[in-house]
Formats: sequence, C-alpha cells, structure tokens
Amino acid sequence: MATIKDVAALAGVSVSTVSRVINASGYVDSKTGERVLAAVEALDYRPSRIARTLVTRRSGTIGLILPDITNPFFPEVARGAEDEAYRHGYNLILCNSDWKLEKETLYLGILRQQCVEGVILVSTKLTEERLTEECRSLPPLVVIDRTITLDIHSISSNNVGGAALATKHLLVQGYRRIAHIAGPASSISARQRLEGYHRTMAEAGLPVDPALVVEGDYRLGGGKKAMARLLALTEPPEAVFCANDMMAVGALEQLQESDRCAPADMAVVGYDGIDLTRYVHPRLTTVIQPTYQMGERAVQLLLETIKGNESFQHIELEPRLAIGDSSVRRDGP
Amino acid sequence: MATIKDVAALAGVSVSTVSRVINASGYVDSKTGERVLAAVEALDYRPSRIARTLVTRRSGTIGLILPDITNPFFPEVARGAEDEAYRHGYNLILCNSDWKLEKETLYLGILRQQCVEGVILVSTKLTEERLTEECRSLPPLVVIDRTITLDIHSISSNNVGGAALATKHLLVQGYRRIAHIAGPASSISARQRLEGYHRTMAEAGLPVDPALVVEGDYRLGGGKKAMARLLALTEPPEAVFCANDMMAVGALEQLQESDRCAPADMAVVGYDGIDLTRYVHPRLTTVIQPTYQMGERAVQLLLETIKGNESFQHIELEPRLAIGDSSVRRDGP
DNA sequence: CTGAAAGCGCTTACAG
DNA sequence: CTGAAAGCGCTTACAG
Repeated sequence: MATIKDVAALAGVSVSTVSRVINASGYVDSKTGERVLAAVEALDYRPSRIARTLVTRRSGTIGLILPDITNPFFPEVARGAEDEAYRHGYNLILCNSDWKLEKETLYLGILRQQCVEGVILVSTKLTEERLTEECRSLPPLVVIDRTITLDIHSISSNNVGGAALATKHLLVQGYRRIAHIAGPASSISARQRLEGYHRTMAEAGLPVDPALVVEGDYRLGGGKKAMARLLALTEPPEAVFCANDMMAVGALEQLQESDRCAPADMAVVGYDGIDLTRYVHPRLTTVIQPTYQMGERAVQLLLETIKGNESFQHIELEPRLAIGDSSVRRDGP
Repeated sequence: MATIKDVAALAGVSVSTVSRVINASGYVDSKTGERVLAAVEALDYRPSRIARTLVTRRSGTIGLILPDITNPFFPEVARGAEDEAYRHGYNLILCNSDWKLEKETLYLGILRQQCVEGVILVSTKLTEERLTEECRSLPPLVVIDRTITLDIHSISSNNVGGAALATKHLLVQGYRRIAHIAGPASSISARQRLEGYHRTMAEAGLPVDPALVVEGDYRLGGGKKAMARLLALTEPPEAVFCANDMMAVGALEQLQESDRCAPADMAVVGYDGIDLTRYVHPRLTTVIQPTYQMGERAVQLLLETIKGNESFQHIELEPRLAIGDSSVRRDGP
C-alpha cells in the first residue's frame, strides 16, 4: 500500500502539499496539483482513514445497535440508515444486541473505542438516566423506536395514532364489538397501541368489555393463544386489532384451525407492515410503520449534529393503514 | 476522553508500562500493574482502537458486502457473521451493493481505506479475474454463495445436491411428471439447481418434457406466471419444484387463483427456507439453506487467514429438506 | 504557493 | 522490570 510519503516523493513535493491537493484545502498551484494527482493515480494511492481519523477525530463511521437483524422489522431500518450513510460517505457498523442490556452497553463501549462519529440505538433497553449519562462520554446518539423525554435525539412512530387508524378502520367497516390482542405490557409500543385502541373506542362512545383485551407476546404463538381465548368467550368479538403482524398471523391460523375464517367470521387487523402480511391468506390489513425512513432520518439527525446543530429533536413519524382482505366487510356495513 | 498519557501520569509510570499492562505483554511488576489498573479504572480509560490500528494494522473490523439486507436471504448470513465476529472481538461494517458491480467495487475500496482486516463478499458480481486482482491489494477475502475456482476462499451451499433432494422427495411421493420453475439463467445458483433437477430425473430414468421447464425471475410474480404457463399445458405436471421460495409462493397463489390447490392438484416444493414458507398455506416443503452457518463460517475462515493460515478453502455446506404440506401425497404413492 | 515540524494515541524494539 | 525514542500515516498551524 502506497502512503502519502510515496506520493510526495514521486511528485517531488512535500507531504503537506499532497495532503492539500487530496483534501482540496488551501492554495496549491495547478501544475503542482496535476503532478500530485498523477502520482496518486500511478501508485493507486488511497489515503488511510485510520491515520486521518487519528488526527481529525472523524472516522466516517456510525454505529447501529439493533436487537436482531433477523427480526423482520429491522432490516428495513438498517437499510434506510445505510443508504443515507452511503450518500454522505459514511459507513455503518452493525451490532446485534439481542434485546440485552449488557450487549448494548458492551457495544456502546466498543463503538466509542472504535471512534464512531455517532450511534443509533434501536429499541434500547437502557434507562433514560443511563442514556443521558452515556451521552456525556459518547458521540452523538439517536434513539429509534423509543420515546425519550430528555435531551437525546429520538425517532419514533406514532403508535397511539397508528392504533387509532386500525381501530377506526374496523369501526368504519361497521364492527362494534372489537377486541384487542395487545403486546407485552413491558413494551412501550404495546402500551401505546393499547391506548390508541382504548381512546378510539371511547371516542366512538363504545364501552370496552375487559374480556376483549388479551395480552400476547408479540409472537405468532401468543397471537394464536389469544385468539383461542377470544373464540372461547360466550360472546366472541366481531373483529380484532392485533398489536403486531406476527400475532395477527397467529390469530389467522387459529381462526382457520377452528374452522372459521377472516373476515367472514371475524375481521383481523395487524400492525407493522412486514412483508409476510402480503403473502398470507387472506391478505392482512395492517398499519405500516415507516421503518426505512426511521433509519434514514436517524442518520440525517446524526449528521446534522456532527455538523454542529445543537438542538435536540424528537421526530415522530406517521404510520399508514394498508387495507387487505382480512378486515373488509363483504356484506357491507 | 482519557488517553494513555493521562493513565501513565496518574499511575506515575511511563506510557510503555501502561501499554504493557493493558495488553498483558512483557514483564511488569504486580504492584506497578495494580497501580496502572487503578488509574485505568479511575479515569474510565478506553484505549483508542484507531491509534492502535495505525501501528498494529489490526482494526478489529471486517467488511460485509451483500446485495440487500432487506432481502430475506441475507439477514441470516449477516447475523451468523456478526455473532462469530462478536465472539472474537471483531466488528462488522455492513454494505449493501444492490447487486451492482460499481457499488461492490466502491465499497471494496472504502473498506480497504478503512483498514478492515478482511472482507466477506456475498453473491458478488465481480469476475474471477477482477477478484484475484483485488486480492493482491486487499485484506483476506471470502466469497459467499458463488463458486470460485481460483485462489479465493469460498463458501457455498450444494445447489445441485439440494435440487436433487427436492426432486427425489417428489419422486418418492410417487410423482412422475415433475416440472421445474427455474431461476434466471444468468444466476449460477439457478443453473445449478436446474442441473440437480435434470440429473435426478435422468437417474430415475424419467425423460423431461422440455415444456415442463419454465424460467422465472426468482420473484413472486415470475413464479405466478410460470405456474400459469404450466397450468395451460394440455398435460400439466403433477408436481413442480421451484428454484426458490418466492417463486413457489407465487406458484401457490396462481394455483389458488385457478381454483386448484396444493398438493391435491399439484405438489409444490420451494428452495431457500425463508421464514415465509412456514406461514403460507399449505405450509411449503422447501430446501433449507444453511445461511446462518455461511456467515459464521465466512468469519471463521477470515480469522484463520488473519492468523496466518495460507491454504485456500472452498467450503460447500449441505442444505436440508424440510417437508411441509405442499408436497405430501395424501392418497399415498 | 510550499515545506518543516509538531502532534493525533498508541505499540514496539532497544537500552538500561 | 521499566522508560526513552521512534514510528504508524495522516493533518494542521506556522513560517517563509
């Protein structure tokens, strides 16, 4: 590998001059510039980012800590982030935290050593206190999918509003006895979606039978079990809004296994907008989260902060409803 | 951020000594060691990987270039690679090439500047010549999902064997008129799976009607169209082996839209083993590729090479058949 | 417009 | 067992 010294020697100038031309900084005679460029070309010289980082403190890398790239929700976030990073000459270091606090903390430390210019934390388990503490010794931080009140950038999607979208859709279809398969109460997004459901029902003047709200685990099995419980009720619901797609798919499976089908026997709506919803039968009505944009905006925020913007932002993106076949009343409202 | 100098000053020793204790290299008095460790603790000192890399040339990072993390095939590979990297204290830089030669080349250059210790290239479009050329100026390279004959590490899965697995399964079920929805001829894996199909049919002494081999595009739409063509034949097949799962799902959709169903009217088998196959109805029989292991082994190979192993390896992993409901003959063979 | 020098934060022989 | 010095490959004031 050629170094800046080799280029300088070949071009017959000092390393300072080479540095100036490759960075287009300071004055340099056009003739000299050409000679340097020729030498760069001849030696296939590529400046070492490592050396550059050591002096400038700018590594051109961003850390992305997410729970599990294998979970259908996260590749989109990663892709949005990587695309935006790419456009600005940045690279992404990918870290899977497995929803574990220790792995998050560990990676945060490693990324700091790695001299990343910013970190994106998706669905973090860290408390706000720890986060603010980390922020002192850390490069800029953006938290995705977690509402943060303190002085940390955050990007989230409107879960209350999204749940309202789903619930209203069912109301518009003419359903009144609407159940909710909720996510685990430990999850903030699950609580928010539950709230959106309750709020919308209340606004419509409809009381919610407590038996119609069943807690699931955000996984297929949980959705299945929850649906079984709903079907076992003396008066089962006409429709169910599930807090995520995996549970909705589980609910559909349970319906089928009980020889019923959606939407004829019960309307089903999911949440997230993962690919699977398009391939399942009946095609699932769902609330699509702007996952790609979340990753994209996170990098944008980081870049602005690196460039000196001081103000903390809390961006809330809007999900949108995608109507499939699983919730549409065929006989009309 | 505290530096090694700060630690040295606080502990009252030289930076050389600090370096020795944090790297556990060379002799150091236990008392001195303790003092240094105490200083490290007190200052929350974390050695800069950047500075260390500059002198040791070991950055602790590996580059992963794959076509698109959003494509269901790749997150598993990435996860396998990241897990193995994590175990050895390495980090992964994620790059999406969008199946484009230019992006691959560009990233290869950037990763070199970033001083990664190795690069994993998934489904590369680069020619073998270009690849060997790159290898001269580059850190160790491992190519995944692409058979390479030259002196480059490669990890692939046995596509011919996997296709044979699928085809034999259909034969065992008693089907004789077996069609193949192939992937695009430009894809090596598609050609290999086609070969596995042909070879198995020949071994069984069954001639293949050319009309039964239809080329698709590895996407849902292509599978749908191909199935439509098969259904339009005067003598449609009894079973079809699809070169990937997305096309198989498309084929299932077309069957359903034509008021037929699998496996009663036609048996369907896919390839890849993406999650979707488990949620589709009927549950799809498919050939599961060892994607996680491919990523894992790739990092292992890289690490061995970094440690000095000179011999080039071509690892071929074996896929396995997962029998679902889409291909099982209910009335018995 | 150009070059010499210092320095970024480490590691690594080399003396002692 | 410990420290002074050189050096990794750059950038950045500072002279000239």
